[in-house]
Amino acid sequence: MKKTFSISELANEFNVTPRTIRFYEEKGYLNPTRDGTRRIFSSPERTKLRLILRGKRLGLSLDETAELISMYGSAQGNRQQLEKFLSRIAEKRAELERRQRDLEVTLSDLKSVEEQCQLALAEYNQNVKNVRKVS
Amino acid sequence: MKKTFSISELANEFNVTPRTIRFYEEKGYLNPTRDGTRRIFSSPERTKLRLILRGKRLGLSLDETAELISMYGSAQGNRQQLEKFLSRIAEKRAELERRQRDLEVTLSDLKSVEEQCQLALAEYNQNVKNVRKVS
DNA sequence: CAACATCTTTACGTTAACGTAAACGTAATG
DNA sequence: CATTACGTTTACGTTAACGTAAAGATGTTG
Repeated sequence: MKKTFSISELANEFNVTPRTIRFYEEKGYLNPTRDGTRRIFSSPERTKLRLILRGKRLGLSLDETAELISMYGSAQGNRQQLEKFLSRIAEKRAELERRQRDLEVTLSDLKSVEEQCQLALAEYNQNVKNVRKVS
Repeated sequence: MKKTFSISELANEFNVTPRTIRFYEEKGYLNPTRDGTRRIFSSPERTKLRLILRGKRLGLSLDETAELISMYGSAQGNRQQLEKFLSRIAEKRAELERRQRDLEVTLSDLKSVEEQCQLALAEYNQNVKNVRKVS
């Protein structure tokens, strides 16, 4: 349970280059503190990076991911703000749920191809058995 | 159940520009036939486009999507080819299943933010009730 | 037959998300 | 104390996935 992290520690942990992390800071998606000139990442900053990379795996743009992350913090404001916020959340949810359905269809397609393949392989093995019986 | 489609028909149906479709052909992801100089898309070609756009929504690159699509057709070859093919399928599956897990985590995070938000809104409404009682 | 509508090719432009390289500080280590 | 490890900034390069614009062919309609 370390308190802080260097750039290369995070780079190693998440399997990205330091350049990537510096790029995220440059664009404002990360805000490490400094020890002199060196970047120091707190646990929350590390978490941000983890969320960014998760978003990336989902195929989200950095901006989209940042919007998501910014939502995680805050359920505050007046009634109007809350309602607007809720509708933005609903949009995001709808989008992500569509992705979910797309993913399921794709995976089920892939699985059926896999089964066809395994059937074909089973036939080969069957032939081997027959050859053995004959010989 | 039309047999063939023009470029703008498909563009309208799938809400992309003709340029996008031409680009996919240029890169070899689509192979429409021609009537003179004009592109003609058969139903299978239209399906290909649909799969490409699904892959895009999943955040896959065109190359990744094309690899997926190429898998759908063929469970043939000799034993070695089948085994190699099966392992490629397994890789793809693992990757997609990871996405699935990432998606679920993200969605559940989002849902909990949504609930917090609705709680906060409920409080506002509660206050309105109290004000009414008093007045 | 003139004016759209729809299509074509060619070619240069654009954005996101980094990669790569140069040139330089600092600190620990053999 | 020289080298090795790790960090910094600056800046130009790269790739994918189209956008945009120009210039022209073809067909159809008032």
